[in-house]
Parts: sequence; structure tokens; C-alpha cells
Amino acid sequence: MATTTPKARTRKPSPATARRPGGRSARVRAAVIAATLTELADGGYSALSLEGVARRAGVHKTTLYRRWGTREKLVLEAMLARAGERISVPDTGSVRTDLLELARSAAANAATPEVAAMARAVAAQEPHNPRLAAANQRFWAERLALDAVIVERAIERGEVAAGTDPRRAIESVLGPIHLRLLLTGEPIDRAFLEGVVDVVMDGIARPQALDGRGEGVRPRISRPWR
Amino acid sequence: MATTTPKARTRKPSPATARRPGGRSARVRAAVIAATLTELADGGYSALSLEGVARRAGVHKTTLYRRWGTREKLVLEAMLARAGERISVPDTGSVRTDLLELARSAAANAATPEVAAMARAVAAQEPHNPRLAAANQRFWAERLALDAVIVERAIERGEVAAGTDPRRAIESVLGPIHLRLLLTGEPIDRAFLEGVVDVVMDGIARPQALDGRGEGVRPRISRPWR
DNA sequence: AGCAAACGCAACTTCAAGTTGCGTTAAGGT
DNA sequence: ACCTTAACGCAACTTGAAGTTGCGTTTGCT
Repeated sequence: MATTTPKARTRKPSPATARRPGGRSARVRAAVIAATLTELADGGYSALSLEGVARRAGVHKTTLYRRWGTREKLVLEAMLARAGERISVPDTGSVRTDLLELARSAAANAATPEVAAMARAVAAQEPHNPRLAAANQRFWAERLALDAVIVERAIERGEVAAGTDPRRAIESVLGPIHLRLLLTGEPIDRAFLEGVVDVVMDGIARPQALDGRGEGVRPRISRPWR
Repeated sequence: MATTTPKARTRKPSPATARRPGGRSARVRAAVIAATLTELADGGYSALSLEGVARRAGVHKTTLYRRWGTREKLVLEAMLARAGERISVPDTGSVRTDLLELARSAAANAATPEVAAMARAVAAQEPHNPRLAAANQRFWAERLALDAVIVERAIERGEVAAGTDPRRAIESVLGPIHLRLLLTGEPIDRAFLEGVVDVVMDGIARPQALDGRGEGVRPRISRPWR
């Protein structure tokens, strides 16, 4: 049906059509995404304007309005572009070292102005932007699943208790870091990260001399703290 | 100089002056603060407008502009009014129960639309609003110091290892909760809270049979996990 | 080379943000 | 009960960013 009708020109618009993912459009896109993240970093989501992004990107604002339309879509695309960068999951052979390395890379990553701004924007807009929320859910599900491998391997090696939920263990490492990053604002230094990992690994309960009947209480023998 | 000049009327403006903290102003203030938090809850900080708050509060917008001037100051005052409400620190005699109760109350509090919106607004604006940042720092310093008493008491009772940093222990409890609240968006149910407290109390490291020479490794005797 | 998609540009509309002047209400001292 | 004035209501205004439209120009692709 409709083999060589003149209307086929509309469907396949002619020789010199097709998309152009490698040319000017790509450069503009890259510049706009970079500018979006930079604007987000110094001003936050609530102060972000398409005109500001256009100025910084050296691009006219009509381009932004035509290609992205709203600031929501622009920010979402910028975030996806950055969040898509793969992270590496440490595998040193020791859970403690793996978790510490995970904590260090997470903290270092979060120390980046763009990433920190992204986290803040997500925290602010997650309830009011369904698409952003969905993308964010996927991001964290994937990331936690990847990081959980650290704990899964450790369980297989016998380093970690068999009943441990790997995801929750990772959350216990990342939680305090993001608490400081987003809310308390306290510095995230090496000592803090080590302390976080120590708590996750060993807990805070006082090691107790074994007394035979370990009913309810979790008997341990004394050990040096840290 | 200038003992009884007519200009003294300007300095002490006459009999019926003085502030009126108990009357209409107070009612307006209460209505505006409530409206601010409500608007913050459904729309977020970036969508908050003084006109919207005025509409919801049943107050004219000029009142807001004259009394608060900017949306930053308005939000800050609203937050301070709500954050000033005192919280109670559990004291059941058992750290585990105390921490679980702390986690439960924190989660229940954070489940409030207004409080959740406040947390999101703080996360979003903290780097761009010095006054909000300062107030937030004080809030968390006070709150962590209060909650840390739980751990301090437990150390005295011998329930918790002596070298434990009480503040960091509290951060390890609150961190995962706020991670879910602000970023991952996963549900915060009872099982999760118990899991968080379990990790903080006991850690995830596999309890090991004592083998005499506990060099480097942290020897424990076997125990059921949870 | 030639075509069209994507961009630049300027002028325009729209509307929320914020301001000003003046009249009105009501809190609180006497 | 009265009177002063701080605080609020109201309408009209200015301002500026957000978003749109039409048209000319550039540029990647075949």
C-alpha cells in the first residue's frame, strides 16, 4: 500500500533529512546540560530559569523553549545525563575496606557542586514531579542493587552475618553521609566515614563477656573498639 | 540635650503606642505561618509565592510584604515557629528500645506533610540562604545533642561500648530514615526502623567463634541475628 | 550542491512579583 | 468609655521575567 505516492515524501521527508545526533545539536545540548547543572549548583532549583541557562550556555532562549519546553524537562534531562555515568563498585576482598571505599567515593561524588545540587533538587522536587520521581526511584534502585553486591559477597565469604539485608546495610552506610550533606551540613571527613563504617560493621553495643546463657542479650567477648 | 522638646513625641510616640503581640497581629501571624507551611507542603519551596500564602491565609498580600518582605524571611519564621516545638527524648532503660522509639518518632514526625516539606526546603535552600543555614545548624546541633543523651546514658549503664561517639550513633539511626525520606522515597515501615536500629546496635559483621588470638579480626561468639 | 532541521534574533504578549498611597480596623493605655 | 496609632485591607500602579511568534540564518547530512 502506497508504494511510491507523492505523500511518501511526508513520511520519509526526502534525502537530506534524518536526525543529526553528532553535529551542532549535540554541541548545543552538551552546553545546555552543563549550563543547567552549573546554574543548579549556584542558585538552586527554585532560582533556575531557562533564560539564565541560555545565557550561560551561550544559546538563545528560544532554543531551550523549543527543545525542552519547561524547566522540569530540562533539569530532568540534565540529571539523567549525569546520573547515567557509571560508578564502580569496590571489591577489595574485605567488606570493611569495600564499605569504606564506597563511603569515600559517595562522599567525594557528593562533594561535587553539580551532584550536591542534583541531590538537593531531587529532595526538593521529588514529591511534585512524577517523572523526576520515577527516574530517581530507578536510579536509587539500581545503585543500591549494585552496591549491595559488596555485602552479598561478604556474606558468601562469611564476613557478614547470613541474615543481613544487603540493601539495608548499604543504606546504613549512605544514610549518615547524606544526612550531613543535605540537612545537618556538618563536614564529611575521613574520620566520620570511618566511624560510619565502624558502626555498620560492629554496632555500638558493648561487647560482653560470654556468660553461657545468652538469652535475649547478645553475648560477645571483649574487643578493642576500633 | 533636648529634654522636653516637641520632638520628644517622636521618640516616645505618645500614650497609646507600644506593641500589640496578643491581638489581631498575632492571629494574622498564626494564620500566615500555618498557610506558609501548607503551601510549602503542596508545591514545594520553588512554587511558593507570597500571594499564594496570602490567599490561603485570608490576608492581603501587602501585609505579607510589609511584615516579612521576602519569601526567605517568611519561610524561615514559619520553620522556626514549628521547629521550636520541643521533642521528647525516650528513656525506657534500654538503648535498643530508646533508639527504636527515637526512630519511630522521627519517622512519624517526618511523615507529617509540613515537616517533610520543611526538610525538603532546607535541603534545597541551605546553601543559598545563610540565615536559614544558621538556624538549621542550631536546630540540628540541639537535636543531636538531646538525642545523644540516649547513648550517653547507655554507656553509663554499660549497654554501649565506652568509646562510642553518641552523636554519630544517633546520626547512624537518623541517617537511613532521612535517606529514604528525601532521596530514595522508599516506604518507612516498622520493619525498616527495626532493621536500622539492629544494624546500629549489633552491626552486620558475622559473629565469630572465639579462637584465642583475636588479632585484627573482632572475635565474637555465635548468636542468633535478630 | 542542495535540502531541511535546528538555531539565532527581535518584537511581542502575558502575568506574577512587588510597590505606593490612602482609607479602615482594632489593640491597649489612660 | 475614649482616643491614639500600629497594623491591616484595598485598589491601582510599575516592573520584569516567563513564554510565544514570525522570519531569517546557519549547518549537518546525503
